[in-house]
Amino acid sequence: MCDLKLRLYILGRLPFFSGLPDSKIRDINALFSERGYAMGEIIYFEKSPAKRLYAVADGHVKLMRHTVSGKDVMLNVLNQGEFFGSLTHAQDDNYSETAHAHTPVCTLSIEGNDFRQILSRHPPVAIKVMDIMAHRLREAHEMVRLLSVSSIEQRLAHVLLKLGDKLGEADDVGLLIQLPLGRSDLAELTGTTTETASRVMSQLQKEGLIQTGRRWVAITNKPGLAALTEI
Amino acid sequence: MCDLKLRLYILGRLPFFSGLPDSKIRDINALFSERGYAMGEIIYFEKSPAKRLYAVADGHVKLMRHTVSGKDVMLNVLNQGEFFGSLTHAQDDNYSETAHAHTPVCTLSIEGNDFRQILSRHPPVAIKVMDIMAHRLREAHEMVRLLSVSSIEQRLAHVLLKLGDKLGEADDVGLLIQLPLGRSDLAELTGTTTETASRVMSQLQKEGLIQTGRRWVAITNKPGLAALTEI
DNA sequence: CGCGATATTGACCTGAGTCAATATACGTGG
DNA sequence: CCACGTATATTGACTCAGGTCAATATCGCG
Repeated sequence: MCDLKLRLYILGRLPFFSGLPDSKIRDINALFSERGYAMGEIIYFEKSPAKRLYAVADGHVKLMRHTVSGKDVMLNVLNQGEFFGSLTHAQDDNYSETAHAHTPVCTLSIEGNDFRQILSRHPPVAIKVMDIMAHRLREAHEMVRLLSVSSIEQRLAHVLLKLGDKLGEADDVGLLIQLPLGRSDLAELTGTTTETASRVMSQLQKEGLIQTGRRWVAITNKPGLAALTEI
Repeated sequence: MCDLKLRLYILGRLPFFSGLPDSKIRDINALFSERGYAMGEIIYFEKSPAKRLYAVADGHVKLMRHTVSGKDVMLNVLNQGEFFGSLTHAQDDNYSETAHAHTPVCTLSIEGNDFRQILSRHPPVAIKVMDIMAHRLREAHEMVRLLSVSSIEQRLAHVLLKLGDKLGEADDVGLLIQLPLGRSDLAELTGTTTETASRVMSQLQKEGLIQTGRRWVAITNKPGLAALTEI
């Protein structure tokens, strides 16, 4: 599924390895193994023992938390080049979320202990990892604030803008989000129901801020959407 | 406010320095400067340039996010020995939250660059920091899930249990949370209003799960509270 | 003891959840 | 290439948790 060229490309672009010499990356490459997943397949389950660190070589991975009542929450959608899974490997740790192949996915993954060794040997790598975690922590805190104080319309606007920045490509209809994104996905991302997500999306479309259809969304008025998020 | 003995004690117990030899900690100590804050004083503002890493030497610090509408969100309450502020110091970064002295507070703080140097020289320290960040990220994700799917009663139960674990001391009335905690604090922690927080707290008290009064809370039936959080 | 900050309580209102019926896009196979 | 069937999306009517506004009660400090 991924050939050697893609592997080296992906690994070299992983934010924490960027800056390492090619030869090092080749060494590190040997520690990674690759695997493909069909759409909808589960990469790992919440609460199973956290053993590996993954990188998305191709496709999109969503990180979910489940509840017994069946209302799932999507914490993040990851794009090519992003990583997930066990960064920390404090032995007996378990994954705190479920990783789901949202599209067909190819991953590269490394044993937690091996990754720790890399960290010990390359302090700049460790610092990069910290920076990324700090960034993710900020995003999570931002989401906490949003969920605490804003309306669903505001949350949706925020999520769409984030996704637009991350996965948007200019298109004749607007900034098209390159990810199949249904109403239920939007609901899981904003802590609401598919019905409410649908209503609000229709509203946003009526206001000319977005264009949307079956499992796709495009942003047509970014400043307008951004204005909604000002709480 | 903090004498040398306390400083060394606090620094030595900071999770990321634990394990370093005493002599090293003395060196590191020289890089830290101390400062006291009156109750309610602000340690740093959200969006101001993030220059320093802080540790709580004494008192309690709350990390807040503000909104223009005035509805604030409390992201965390920090106890003696916990750290906050700029871990990452990617130069032009700004603080993503406001740090508030919830009680009289004494902090030890270090210049971001100096901390980075320590990280580079001591890989195990960097790995410890990563572990802590991973833990905080989990907590934030857990809060996202709670805010997305649970009732206010469930969120309150969860927050109280967390605080009980972190700051609880056995007492004749129950597990007393060692932190002045008013209804508005609880509201900011759970994304609701003081009125609703008040109603739910009364309810929990009526059910015999907690005891509460003016700015204090004790848990009297921990399993009972825990049962509420199962979503 | 009296005052101000904190907490409670009530009445009312609204955003969003729920349940249910209907409409529409898209992939598939004939 | 079209028609069908299914997954997805929309829309409506109703309900309710929790927000809002406002009045009252209470704690604990000076």
